[in-house]
Amino acid sequence: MFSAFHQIVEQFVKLEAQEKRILEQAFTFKRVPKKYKLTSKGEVANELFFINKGLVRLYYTKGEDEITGFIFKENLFASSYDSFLRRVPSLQTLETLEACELLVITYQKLEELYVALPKINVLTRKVAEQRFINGQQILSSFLLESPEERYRRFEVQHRDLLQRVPQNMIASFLGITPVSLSRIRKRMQQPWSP
Amino acid sequence: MFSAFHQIVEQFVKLEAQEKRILEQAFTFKRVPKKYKLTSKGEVANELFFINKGLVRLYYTKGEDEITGFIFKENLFASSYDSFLRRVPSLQTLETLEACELLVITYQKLEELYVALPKINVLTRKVAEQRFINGQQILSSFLLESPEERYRRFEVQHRDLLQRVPQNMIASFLGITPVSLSRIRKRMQQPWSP
DNA sequence: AAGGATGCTTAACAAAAGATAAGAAATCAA
DNA sequence: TTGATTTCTTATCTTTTGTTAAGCATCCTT
Repeated sequence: MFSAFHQIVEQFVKLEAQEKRILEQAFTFKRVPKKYKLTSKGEVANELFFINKGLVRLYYTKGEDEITGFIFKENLFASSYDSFLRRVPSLQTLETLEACELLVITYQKLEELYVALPKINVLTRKVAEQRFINGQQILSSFLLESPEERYRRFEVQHRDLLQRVPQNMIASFLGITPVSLSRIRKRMQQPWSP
Repeated sequence: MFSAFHQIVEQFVKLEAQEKRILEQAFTFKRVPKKYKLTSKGEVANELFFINKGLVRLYYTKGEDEITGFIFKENLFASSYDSFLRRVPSLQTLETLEACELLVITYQKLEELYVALPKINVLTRKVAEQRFINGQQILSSFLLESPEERYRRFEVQHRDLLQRVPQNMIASFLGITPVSLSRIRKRMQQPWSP
């Protein structure tokens, strides 16, 4: 149940068996169905999730529309991180796209963990750095690439998600409308000159 | 020389006078002219900068063009953070827009600091979190807002930079061309119906 | 002060994306 | 299975942005 978790954590910080136990005990295991809201817009995110199995989508709500901000897959830490860290109402919603198996830690438990196991500062620092770097890459793709190029990149980097996530969610993640993505895909199928 | 620095650091972590001295000694003071490259594309960023005075621009190079990724002002930690953290050649260039007064720490000194003063993990974790949250806000503005709306937001959030930064750099930071930004500004001056 | 570079605006045209709507296809649930 | 959603595609029209080029203004350097 914690094997993948420890494997990921190990990349960031080395822990003794004893320390691993303390870490484990701060988390709880949770199974949730598809379309389950882990964090809702307007509420303070009180939990941080490690995804053992399944997919989680982070999205913004703009009027009627849902705009996908990120898709978390297995072995990632998912959260409305801004809300979780700053203790402010979330602008984002976190919702499962598939039935999920999760390891969950509350904000309070994490604070206790910092005291009991200061090494965890290193872990969370590196997780924060990872997420920063990741966000950086996405941001730079908005600055440097066209929607079509962003979609091509998505195809190679997340081929698996193409099968598991509806296209309209991918479209909004790329900053375009579903209609526009459909056109781009068509354009790409026909690589001859006009 | 370190007064603003300590004030900022204090927001993140409380330090004893003794610890502050250790922290100070890890940094060096540096004055650099306008247009000075702090980090160049293709090189591993070896330094992290705290800006006492001046402006620093981070940009990507795409063919002939420079695309602004961020503008750092006083009291911020500036760096090609991705390169600095991962020890890989930078995709970004860090260049002053004005003559600057900086506090500089090298990667190695920082590593030593982690050992000498483990609390610094808390500091850098919080700085990483800050930058993540900041990047998150910028990214969400690309997903949720039009170029015009992004410019309006920039106007209110960084009114000071409008005076200090050329418009073409602001344009690329907003993900549009200088021509397009010029049109948007014109549109905004004339808020009557066509 | 002169000359050159840099930055800003404007115009004209091309290319792409948004909005809306309609229909086909796939998925889901009773 | 059937009926109802949801999802994807396609078409049309509008709006916006990109591209290129030209003209000014401003700033900087010599």
